[in-house]
Formats: sequence, C-alpha cells, structure tokens
Amino acid sequence: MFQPLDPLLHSELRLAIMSLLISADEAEFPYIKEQTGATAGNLSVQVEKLSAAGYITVEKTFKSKRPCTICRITPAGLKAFETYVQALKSYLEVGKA
Amino acid sequence: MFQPLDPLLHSELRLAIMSLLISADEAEFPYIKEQTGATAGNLSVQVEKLSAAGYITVEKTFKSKRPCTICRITPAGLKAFETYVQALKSYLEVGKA
DNA sequence: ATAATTTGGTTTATAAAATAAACCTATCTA
DNA sequence: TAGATAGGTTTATTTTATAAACCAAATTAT
Repeated sequence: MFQPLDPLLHSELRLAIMSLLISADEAEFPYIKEQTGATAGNLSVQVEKLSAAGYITVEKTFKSKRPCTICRITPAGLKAFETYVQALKSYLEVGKA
Repeated sequence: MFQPLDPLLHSELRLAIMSLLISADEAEFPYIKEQTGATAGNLSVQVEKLSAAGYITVEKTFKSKRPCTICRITPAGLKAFETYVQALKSYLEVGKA
C-alpha cells in the first residue's frame, strides 16, 4: 500500500539540497545556503548526513585563499532520490489507477 | 524557489492517514492501523495532531458495544493536502519547465 | 462465576531529528 | 591593528516520532 519513505530524504532541507544538486550537479555551500534559506549550522549538519550516507560528495578546496566547500550528488544519491519520488507517489496518487 | 512544506503533513504516518482518508472519505481506527502498519499508540498521537489542526474529524461511537473511532477528512485538510502536494513539486520537478 | 484474552484505544516515556546559537579560523578593510 | 566579514563547525536546545506501558470494556474459556 504505502511504500516506506527514506528518512534521510524525507526532510525539507535535505530534500532541497538534493534537488539543487540534481539540477546543478555541483554547488558551493554558500549557494546552497542562499537557495534553501537555511542557516549555515543547519546546512552543515545536513550536508554531513547526506555525505555520510554516500548520497553526495563534499570537496573542500580554496577559492582565492578562502575556503570553498563544493557538493555534488553521487549515483547512489540520484538513485535514492528517484526511489524516494516513486515511494512518495504511493501517498500522493490518490484514486489514480 | 522551494516552497515550505507543511510540517504537519510532511510526516510519513500522517501523510498516509491523510492519503487514506482522501480516497476512503471515512475510515475506522483499526483499518487505518492495518493499512499503515502503525502501532496503535503512534496512530493515536498522529490522529490527534491532525484533528487538533482541523485537518480531520474524529468521531467516537460504538459498534456492537465496542468503541469505534471514525476519522474523516475536512475541507481544510483536503486543501492543506493539495497545497502540500503543490509545494512538494518545487522539490521534485527537477529541471522541468 | 471468574479468570484469562482480546479489542480498542490513550498516556507516558524514550529515542531520534531538526534547528539554531555559540563558537572558531582566516582574511579583508578601515 | 582593531574590527568586520566570510565560511564554516560544534554543541546545545527544542521538537518530533515512536513505542512501551497502561486502562477499560467486552468476550471467551474453565
């Protein structure tokens, strides 16, 4: 009936991060922060969770002497996202064949 | 960019309850419990939250001498669900016009 | 009759999660 | 060289989800 929803993706901020990375393929921390409206602290924690799960990679480099954190989605992350979307449909496609 | 997700609906169990009530229009507590696989305790708590928000009504009657709790969705609940689905699309419709 | 079981839940306690506040380091700028 | 700013991380707090414990009435078994 209802398919389980990956708890890692069923979170407003983490879902937004994943969504951004799917379309952008690569994004810097401040950009994600701006687009999601999240605080840096919250974003840092959620990025780390997605990274720990292998859904994204986090590269820490420098950009004109300043630290620069770049996030990218992984194949596993993309797969998980697609699975999540399919699962969601079992809740949303009410009364549809 | 990303529309906020009603925290009351962005919950696996509560979303399942709402989904059931949208298609069934009326459902008894044990039926919801069976369809969602939730424990009675958890279900009781989440039903109460939806009820407190005015998203569903909870009628406590009797059915051949035994207590029978019937849940129904309200117009406000239906509206909230539809709004939630629209908001979700801002996260899911990646790269779509 | 009454003891045990089942039904239909609610209340309370615990575990997990989200979120922000406080903090740190390095670089700019006045 | 004293702030101010950028770019985060760590830690603490609040909220939420979840299950365990509990309760009452009705049914079934002894």
